[in-house]
Amino acid sequence: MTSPPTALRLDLIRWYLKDRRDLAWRRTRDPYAVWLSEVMLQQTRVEAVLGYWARFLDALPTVEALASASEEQVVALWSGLGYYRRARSLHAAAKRVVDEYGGTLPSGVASLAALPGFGPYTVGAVRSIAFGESAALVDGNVARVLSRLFALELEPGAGASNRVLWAVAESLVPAALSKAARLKDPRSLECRDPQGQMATDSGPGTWNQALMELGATICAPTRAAKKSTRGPLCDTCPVSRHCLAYAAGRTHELPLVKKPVPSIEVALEILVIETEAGFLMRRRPDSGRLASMWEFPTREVDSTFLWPDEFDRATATGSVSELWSLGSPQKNHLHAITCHRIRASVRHFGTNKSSHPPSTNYDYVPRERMESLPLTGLSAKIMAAL
DNA sequence: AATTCGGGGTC
DNA sequence: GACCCAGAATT
Repeated sequence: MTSPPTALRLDLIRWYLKDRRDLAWRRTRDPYAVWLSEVMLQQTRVEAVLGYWARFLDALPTVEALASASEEQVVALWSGLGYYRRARSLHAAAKRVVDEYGGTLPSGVASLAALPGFGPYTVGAVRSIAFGESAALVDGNVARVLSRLFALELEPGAGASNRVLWAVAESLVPAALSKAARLKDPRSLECRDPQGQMATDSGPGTWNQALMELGATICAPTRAAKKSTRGPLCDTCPVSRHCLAYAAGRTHELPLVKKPVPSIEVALEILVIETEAGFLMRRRPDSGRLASMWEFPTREVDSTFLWPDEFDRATATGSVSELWSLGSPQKNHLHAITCHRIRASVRHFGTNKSSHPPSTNYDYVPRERMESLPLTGLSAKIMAAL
C-alpha cells in the first residue's frame, strides 16, 4: 500500500477540515448512526437525507430498537426517501446484528459484506468512517474526482472501469491511525493533533469523506447540455495543481458519461375519498414497485403500466367514475421516479357514509394514523397538500 | 452486463 | 426539464 502523494493528501485534507459542510452524521461516531447515514445516502443527495436521518434516529436510536421495530414502522420512517428496499435491508441487517453479534456492528469486510444492504461502497464507508479502518470506497463522487485527478478515460459503468477505480482508491487510502490516536478526541474525528492544530496525517475516514466532499461541492459533474454554466469549480479547487484533467484542459470531458435512457410519461387519476372512518387507502402488493406501501386509489389514464389496478373496485359507493366527476379538483402533482414522469390529477370526495372496506387490500385510515402509515411518496405529497 | 428501484435538489 | 445523486440486488 503506497501512501498517497503527500502534497495531494495535505491539500485535500486541509481544505476538507476547513471548508467541509457541517453535516449531522459527521458529529457522531456511533457506528449505527454512521451506518444509517450511509444507507440513506445511497443514490440520494445530502439535502434529501438531512431530515430523515435525525427523525429515524430519534424514533429508533439503537440497533436493538431498529431490530425490534415493525417493518411497517421502518418503512413509514423511510416514506418519501425512496428505494425502499434499503429500509427493508437495513431492518433485516439490524436483526442479524442483534442475533449474531449481540447488537454490535462488526467491522470486518466479510462480516459486513454478508449483511443485506452492504455492497462494496457501504462496507468501505462503515469500516473507514465508523471504525477508522483502512478501507477504500468508491461512490459517484469519488469516481468523478479520481477520473479527473488521474485523467482516467474509462468506459462508464463497465466492470473493468470499476476495478480500476477501486484499485486507485485503495492505493490512495491512508493507513489506520493508532487506536490511541482515534480515541484521543472522538468528536474531532481524527482531525486535530494534541496542540489543536489540524492533523496532517488524518485517517482513512477523513480521507474518504474529503474525496466525496470535493466531488459534491467543487468537482461537480459536467452537464452535457450546457458545459459553460456547470461543471467543476476548478478556480477554487484545493487540488487543481495535482489534477491531470485540469492540466490538460479536459475537466469538462471527464469522466466519460453514458447517455441516459429517455423517460416515459405517465398520467394518473387519484381519488381522495374521505369518510367518517378515514381516507380510503389501498395497500400495494407485497412484491414489486413500492411493495406493501399505501396509496390513495389510483387509476392510470390510457394505459396500465405502473398502476394496473382499476380503481372502480376501490369503493362500495357506486362507480368511481361517478365519484371522479363529483370530486373537487385538488392540486395536481408532478412526480418523477426513475425513468417515469408522472402527472397526477387529484380529486377529493367527502362523504358521511362509512362502509366496510370495499375489497381486500383496501382500508379506511383515520387522518391521525396517516403519518404512521408507509405511504408512497406521491400519496404523502397529496396528503400534505390537502 | 443490463435493469430495476424513488425521489428530489439544483441549475 | 434534465441530470444525477455518499448503490445494491436481481435478472
